Amino acid sequence: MLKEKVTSNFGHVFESNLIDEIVRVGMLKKVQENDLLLDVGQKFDKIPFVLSGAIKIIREDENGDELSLYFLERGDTCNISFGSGLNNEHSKIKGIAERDSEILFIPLEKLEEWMIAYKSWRNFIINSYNARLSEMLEAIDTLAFMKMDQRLYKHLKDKVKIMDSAILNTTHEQIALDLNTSRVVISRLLKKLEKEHKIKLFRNKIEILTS
DNA sequence: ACATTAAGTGATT
DNA sequence: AATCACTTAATGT
Repeated sequence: MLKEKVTSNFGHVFESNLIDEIVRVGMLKKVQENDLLLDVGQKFDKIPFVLSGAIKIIREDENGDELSLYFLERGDTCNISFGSGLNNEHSKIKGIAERDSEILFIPLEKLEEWMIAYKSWRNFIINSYNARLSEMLEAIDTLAFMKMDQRLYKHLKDKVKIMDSAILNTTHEQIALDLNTSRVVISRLLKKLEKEHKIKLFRNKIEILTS
């Protein structure tokens, strides 16, 4: 059963020997929405692979100010973890389950082993770094070049994609946290979007209109 | 009925 | 775009 899940997510990238090994050493963990998976300052001895759901990756400073960077989706892995994991560093980011998810944890030692043993593994890691770097660039771009109203609308659309639903169950406060701004600002901008018929507002709920 | 939490809004910086 | 200060609305106990 675990094997099917791994195969359906990674079957096209890994040879079957490697899949067998992943299934053998991997620990499957089901997490619920809003579960904290990885906190700032934490050390890791295992690396997460997202089999289903989505994980929100957050940057957090000393004061606890937060900013959402990007999401990990099925088939993704957090390579910041093994970059710093291999160097025995502490985490500089925080990961929270954006929705109910299944995560497969792989012990860190295996990763090094597989780097040497499997070509498909090396490719996967490199591609993964590449994908994550692109997402970081995107995050920087929106941060640097977009005004708050655009950032907000983008954030909503991103969430719609991640949640696979046009209806988001969230609060203005939560969005403000994600974008590192104040609730009042979000409320105003959301109101503006509603007047432009881009969204509909409810309590604890936002519907994003397409068309 | 009362308290708490979410959301709306004018005025100011 | 942020903050203050307050109002209104929805929900929980």
